[in-house]
Amino acid sequence: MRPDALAAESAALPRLGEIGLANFAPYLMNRIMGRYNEDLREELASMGLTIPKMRSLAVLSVIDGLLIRDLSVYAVVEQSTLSRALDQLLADGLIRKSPDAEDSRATRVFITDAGRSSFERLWPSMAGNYAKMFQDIPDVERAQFVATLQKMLGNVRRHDI
Amino acid sequence: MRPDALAAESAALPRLGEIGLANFAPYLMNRIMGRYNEDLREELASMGLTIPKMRSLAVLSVIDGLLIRDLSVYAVVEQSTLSRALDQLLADGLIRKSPDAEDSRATRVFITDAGRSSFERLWPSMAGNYAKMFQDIPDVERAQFVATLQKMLGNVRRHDI
DNA sequence: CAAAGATAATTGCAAATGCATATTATATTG
DNA sequence: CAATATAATATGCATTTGCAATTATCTTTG
Repeated sequence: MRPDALAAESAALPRLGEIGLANFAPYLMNRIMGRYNEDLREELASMGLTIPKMRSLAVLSVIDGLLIRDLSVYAVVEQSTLSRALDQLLADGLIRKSPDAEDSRATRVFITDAGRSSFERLWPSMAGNYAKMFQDIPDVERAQFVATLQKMLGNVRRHDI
Repeated sequence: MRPDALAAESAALPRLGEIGLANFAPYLMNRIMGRYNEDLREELASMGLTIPKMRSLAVLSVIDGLLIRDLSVYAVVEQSTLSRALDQLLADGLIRKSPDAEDSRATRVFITDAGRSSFERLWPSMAGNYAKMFQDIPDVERAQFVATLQKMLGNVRRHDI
């Protein structure tokens, strides 16, 4: 046996099979969010929206006037994908763009009234999925869960956003 | 004001802005998993893998010989996308397929030795991201977090898998 | 303060995705 | 038990995605 193989062995990294899929948090989170997003997609399609477009509206409904680069972080949508999603939202009159006063390379994005009402029509369905997800989970447990998520985001994020 | 408008108002559905992005669990989960998957993608690309291919290998490394339909649920990959991901894994010798004995429409998928060692080469990187994600989060809190995730999966899943 | 390096956003292009449908086989039912 | 419905997988095709390159602007540095 080669020395480095021995080293690797003694590092004792548990295998996925040992942890078990059902105990591996990233797996569970992907499963849950996969279902959540899929359930949403059906509703979105009927409104001419996609996940990137919905996420943009959702974020802007809370924090309006973001720079595109920051929106990309908040909405978890890759820059070029977002650029095209915004083109469509603009064409549909759901957002407007405005050059940044400080930096003429940058663009700020604002949600329009039509954009807000579009998101408001969608929200009950999103809230419904959210409620279903946390069905029978007590408030204290939810709060603890969210607190852990916030720590996790702090651990993985690259931007200070 | 129309009666149904009044009804909707009295339902008192909190808005996303009231909950706040930073307290909205689906948002946080998408942010965290978006980063996790993106971090992984770089590593995957260098090994000629994609997320669907990696997920297939990950699941098969734990539960071998699944039917394609079940693998699709476990791996959270849409059926036609999975079909093509498996084509590639097969071409690369990382899995093999075998017709099901009971049902001649169905196919079972098995991971090969090459597939296992491919996943094993990837695992340290996945485990590293996992560790980083839970950095400074005590074991009890992790365990509680996973327990909540398991309840949530029970709430949202459509299959009994 | 000019040159080189970084950054914001868009766009070309090849690859990936997912819906709808095709194909083959099994289950159900009148 | 023929006819019909349902199920498992694959594939055609239009759309979406994301990397890389581009354009325009800002920042840093010798």
